Amino acid sequence: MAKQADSVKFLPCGRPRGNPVRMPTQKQMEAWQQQLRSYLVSQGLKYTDQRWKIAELILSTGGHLDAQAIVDQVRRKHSDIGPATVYRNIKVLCDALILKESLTDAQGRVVYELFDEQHHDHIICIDCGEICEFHDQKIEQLQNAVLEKMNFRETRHRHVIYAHCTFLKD
Amino acid sequence: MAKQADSVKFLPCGRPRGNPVRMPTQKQMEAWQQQLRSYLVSQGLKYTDQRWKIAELILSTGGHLDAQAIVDQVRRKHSDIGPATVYRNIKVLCDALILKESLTDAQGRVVYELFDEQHHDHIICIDCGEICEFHDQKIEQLQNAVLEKMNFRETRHRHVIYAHCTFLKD
DNA sequence: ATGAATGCAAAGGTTTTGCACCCCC
DNA sequence: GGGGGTGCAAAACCTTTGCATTCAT
Repeated sequence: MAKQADSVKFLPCGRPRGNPVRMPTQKQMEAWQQQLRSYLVSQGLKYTDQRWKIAELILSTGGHLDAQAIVDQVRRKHSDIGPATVYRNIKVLCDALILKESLTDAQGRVVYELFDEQHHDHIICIDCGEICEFHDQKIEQLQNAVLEKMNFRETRHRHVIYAHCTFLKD
Repeated sequence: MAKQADSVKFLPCGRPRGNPVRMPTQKQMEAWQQQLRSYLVSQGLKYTDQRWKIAELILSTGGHLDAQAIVDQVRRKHSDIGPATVYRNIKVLCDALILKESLTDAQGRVVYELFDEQHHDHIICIDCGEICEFHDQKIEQLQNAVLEKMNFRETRHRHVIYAHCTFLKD
């Protein structure tokens, strides 16, 4: 997949390149495709080529894309699919629990990620845009305590830390 | 300030009305005005009536407004000030450390708040929009530990919990 | 066949920009 | 007087919507 020219080991900020983006296996892709089909049938909606192409593209990147990035990538690979279709289908994919809204990046854009993941929070590097995930059970517990004390019932939260990599020697 | 008709005690969701929005004192307003003046001078920028009117309006509400709300409120009180001026000045006020970007609401809009506050995180009620603040030293500590372990240096974070009030009996 | 999906283009909404004029220092 | 500021309108962006057409079932 990655061409030689792409396989630089370090990002400009010094961080080793890449989230280990687990490229989904053929099996996973088929499972998602099946999930989409089932959802569509259950809702009286239709399976179309465009729908799957859009889903496929997002899924194969491992997520962490904003709407604009999705539109751009789709346009690049499938110039015959219009933005309207992409936007309409991002919604469908969210409804189908294949995609979900995740964090908001430093520019205020909503980033989508694969639904099929356990809850986690994010650290986003201000320099290179790298998005790392973390999960801390203690933080979650303390959070719940705060909510209870303040008379709220949580639906979801976004805990995003904007930071700099410290790989650079400065 | 509040008319009789406004002083309903409970919001539609059952939560007692209102953040206790500490209406700033005359003294505080003057301090902010001074701060703005100093900043402007230091940057070779100019103090104008519009600038202060915009600042005054935001400051007197206690913050927690998004750009659109600021534009609307300014238009209502000062119909001669255009949106462009408001947008330009929101930036100036942020640069002057009078205002800062705070949380992102459930609709993805950036909410601004007064800079002059100690760090805190937010719980926002999905039903009534009420924004509550919380601060938990333990959560902050755990967060820092996570960052260190993952080789990041934090600049800021947004910890927003989207929740429902539990004041309603359901 | 029938209702949903698509592509296009137009409309919407928000924020930014260009420019002539104005005003603070 | 000069450079920044303002208002207006136009442009830029992103996203949604209307509609005729195509397509899945």
